[in-house]
Amino acid sequence: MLTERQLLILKAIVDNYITHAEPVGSRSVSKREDIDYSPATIRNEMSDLEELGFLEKPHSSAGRIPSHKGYRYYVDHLLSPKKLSKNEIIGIQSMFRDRFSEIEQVIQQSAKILSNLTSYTSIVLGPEVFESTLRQIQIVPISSSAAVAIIVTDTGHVENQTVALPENLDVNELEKVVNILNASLKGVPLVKLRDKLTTEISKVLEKYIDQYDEMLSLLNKTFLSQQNEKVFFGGKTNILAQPEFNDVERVRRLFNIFEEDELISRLFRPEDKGLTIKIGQENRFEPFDDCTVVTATYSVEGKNMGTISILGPTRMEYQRVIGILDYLSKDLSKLLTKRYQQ
Amino acid sequence: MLTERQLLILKAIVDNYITHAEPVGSRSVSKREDIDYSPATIRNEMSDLEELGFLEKPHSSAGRIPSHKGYRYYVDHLLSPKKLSKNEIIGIQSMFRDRFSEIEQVIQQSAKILSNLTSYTSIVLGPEVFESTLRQIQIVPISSSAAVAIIVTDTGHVENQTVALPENLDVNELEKVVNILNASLKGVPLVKLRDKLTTEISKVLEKYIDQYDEMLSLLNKTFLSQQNEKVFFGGKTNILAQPEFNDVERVRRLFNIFEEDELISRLFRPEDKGLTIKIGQENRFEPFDDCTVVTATYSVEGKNMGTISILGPTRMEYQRVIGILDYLSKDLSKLLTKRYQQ
DNA sequence: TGTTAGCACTCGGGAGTGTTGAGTGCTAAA
DNA sequence: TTTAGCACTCAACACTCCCGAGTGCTAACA
Repeated sequence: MLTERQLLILKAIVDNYITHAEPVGSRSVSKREDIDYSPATIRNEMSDLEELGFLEKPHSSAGRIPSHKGYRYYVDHLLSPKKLSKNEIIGIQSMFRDRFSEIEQVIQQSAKILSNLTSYTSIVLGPEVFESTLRQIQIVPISSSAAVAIIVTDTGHVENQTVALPENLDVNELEKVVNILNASLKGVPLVKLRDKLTTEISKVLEKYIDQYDEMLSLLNKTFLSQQNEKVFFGGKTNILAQPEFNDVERVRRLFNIFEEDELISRLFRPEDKGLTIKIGQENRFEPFDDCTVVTATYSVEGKNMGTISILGPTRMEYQRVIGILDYLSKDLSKLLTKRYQQ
Repeated sequence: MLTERQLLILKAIVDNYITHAEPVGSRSVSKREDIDYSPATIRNEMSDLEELGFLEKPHSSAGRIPSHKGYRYYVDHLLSPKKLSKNEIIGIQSMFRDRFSEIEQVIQQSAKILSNLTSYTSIVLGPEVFESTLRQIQIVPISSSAAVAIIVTDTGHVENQTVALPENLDVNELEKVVNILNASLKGVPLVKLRDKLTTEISKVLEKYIDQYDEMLSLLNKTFLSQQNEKVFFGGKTNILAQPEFNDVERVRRLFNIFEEDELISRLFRPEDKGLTIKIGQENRFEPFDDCTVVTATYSVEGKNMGTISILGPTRMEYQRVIGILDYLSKDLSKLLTKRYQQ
């Protein structure tokens, strides 16, 4: 168990390193107002803190920097929640001004606000597709042999895919198919569409539709669509301003990761609701070994909708980030609840 | 007018600099097989070429590098078109294997192929929206107060937008509106939708529809959608491998530009058909002052559809890039023509 | 016994210096 | 006209030196 004074010093060092990004020496700690021990005393404590694994030395004659364990302790025990400033609240509120912009736009906007306020990179995952259900399906021919299949979900999300039409298709037949689908699939979760198609629907179609085989393969194609939740970024390049990323090779690796939506949505999907903080190796993903990911979920009526996250260096302004993320996720939940319930 | 020998030397220097990214000295030029003059002779010619503005010296005791004028001359006069290698052709063909994937997927795929083959960054602009016309419009309610408006174009492109519904809306009314729209707007270019709405349609609606005002504002909202052509990237991070981009601040600026679709689509829209090469300041965009942009257009039946471009350093493998871009744009045109005509 | 002053020690980083080698430009000879 | 020869230039690199920020240890002090 750490002593009062050790806590004080640990907090001072982490605070200082977070703002200045440079190893913290005993002298600068002893100069702080809330601390009046001599540098020598501080040094002794620092040495102990290092032994306990909370601090590290980049090299023998430098100051100390927090270890991952140090950050973890700082986050878990030393952080007093901080109210948002007026500006921050105003910034967030402005997002809700345009009341009826598209839901995806709202989410995209959240990502932007988040990155602006924190000056890190934000990642927002849209509503998880596998939770949403079919509202309507539509097949619009665009030529004699191709059509666009459109799926609208209950969350207002639209997916579309170009599919080949069977030759000599009767347009009325197509209409019949669409009607059958809409009658029997409304409210079915997207992930179950293919099941339903092969079990129930195919029988009905067989009965009423001429070009049964072709139709079935067409529909199979339609329901195959990716079904990934959407990934929105805010301030992709913000993180480059951090001295930790002053190396093009690192930037390259990071941005390669950014390109892979699937990887991103796996990495940033949280295990549970609420706010989680993953520091360094806790991410279990080597390229993020000295990054911190803070994730919050947003939800509608207790149903998890998606997540909003911040990606930054382990040397992150935890207090601000947590405050903002917490506030924003709740506000977003409120806003979406309003939307969906109406 | 340059002498035979000067041409030979200029070409040698540009070739060499393109592959090695280092200033070229007289000795290394004289060692080439196709050149047998002594370094001293070469030096004299190089000095002349510098005076003429085709070459530059980074500093007094370094070799020469091509100036923008040098590249321009090289591209215009010294480049022999080169056939694609088998691998390259196979790579491109593989793109067409999945015959009925979405058209946007094909275009996205082109971008990827392009960047893979060239190891630069590729930018592909989708079909220009203002050329496409309305195929069908659909308004799907997702709650009592919100709906998704969906517009399908003749090119198979789908746009959607969430809109607010008037209170106490009669669903039948909505259906009537949609029917009217579909009957009278099919084939109208997207850019003219709003015009048509205020001129012709509004009168019809006024006659048949109860909640006229609310409906009109709803439709206005629907037709307001961005109408930008889509921007696809391939190998965004490829360009970071170029030594020219070994500076995080530069990378930051570049990627900030990448984020702005509108800027990108303005920058990469060509003035005319065919292949254009913009070297350095010819781009008239300061951040691209030492980049080259090679752009080709693809089209269907002579109608310009979009563009495919390569962004790389001025020190670019022009020959390869031109060959690939030329081939790919033609193949893409062919493919799309097939699609649209069916 | 906890705290602090004093001091020797460490080490990264910046400034200064010398050397190397690739390259140039000029001159004079072939 | 071409080329060999030579003096000159300059970036890059290695080397040294020194400074200063910081540490750890010890001994003295409250």
